[in-house]
Amino acid sequence: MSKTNLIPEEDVPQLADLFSLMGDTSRLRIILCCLHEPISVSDIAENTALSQSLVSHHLRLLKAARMVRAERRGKQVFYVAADHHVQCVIQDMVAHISESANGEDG
Amino acid sequence: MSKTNLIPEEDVPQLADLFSLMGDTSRLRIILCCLHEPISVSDIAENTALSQSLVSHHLRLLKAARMVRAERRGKQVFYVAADHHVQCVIQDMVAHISESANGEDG
DNA sequence: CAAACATATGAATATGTATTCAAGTATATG
DNA sequence: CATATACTTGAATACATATTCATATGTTTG
Repeated sequence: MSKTNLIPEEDVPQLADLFSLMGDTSRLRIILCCLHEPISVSDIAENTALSQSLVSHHLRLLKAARMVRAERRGKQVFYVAADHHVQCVIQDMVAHISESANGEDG
Repeated sequence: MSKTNLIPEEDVPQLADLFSLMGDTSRLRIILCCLHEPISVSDIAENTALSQSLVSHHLRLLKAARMVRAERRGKQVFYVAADHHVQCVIQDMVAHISESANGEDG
């Protein structure tokens, strides 16, 4: 009965919420846009080819989950990833994709 | 026009799919069950308090996405996480939660 | 204050998907 | 081959949520 699982049960819902937020292509693209440096809503919309309204809706969710931070500069609002763990999560998952792409044998 | 984003656009849908799979509490619990060592479907069902049918449905998705591997042992089928990157992803996200919990100032 | 720009929000809709239930497949055993 | 166990699968349903459109809020400037 080894309890190798280090994740407390109580954290599971919040964890799932965060993954769920990253599990939408539009939102993931938005996250990628503001992963390394602050970027305005309109620039995100342009880069992702999503409507400004939709980007704003998604940013609200990401901000509520503390995945991004907002900072107003004049008329614009700039968003940036809250911390580097978000980058790590994404890079780990990319590594997983590479590995599963290589290691397939069935 | 800095392209600090290292993730190729073509990988985004697959990335999102994987995160989406982890973004469901039932499925995340199932993943946690088989994160470190193989475990049978019925044991997963018992540990998670989910129906065997539901566990099986979820495992099918996880297997199709290569997040877990299946191995039959007699009448039972054991599932285990496909590689250690899945563990890393989860641990990074837990770190993010801790950090955002500490760093809040608003 | 009015006008222009940037962003946010609410309601409506369309689509996806988690869950359940019933039935099917696979494996061991007598 | 019949039975029991373990798992899988399909269809139905209930629920969530991504997207759009219209409108509102906030900000700078004249």
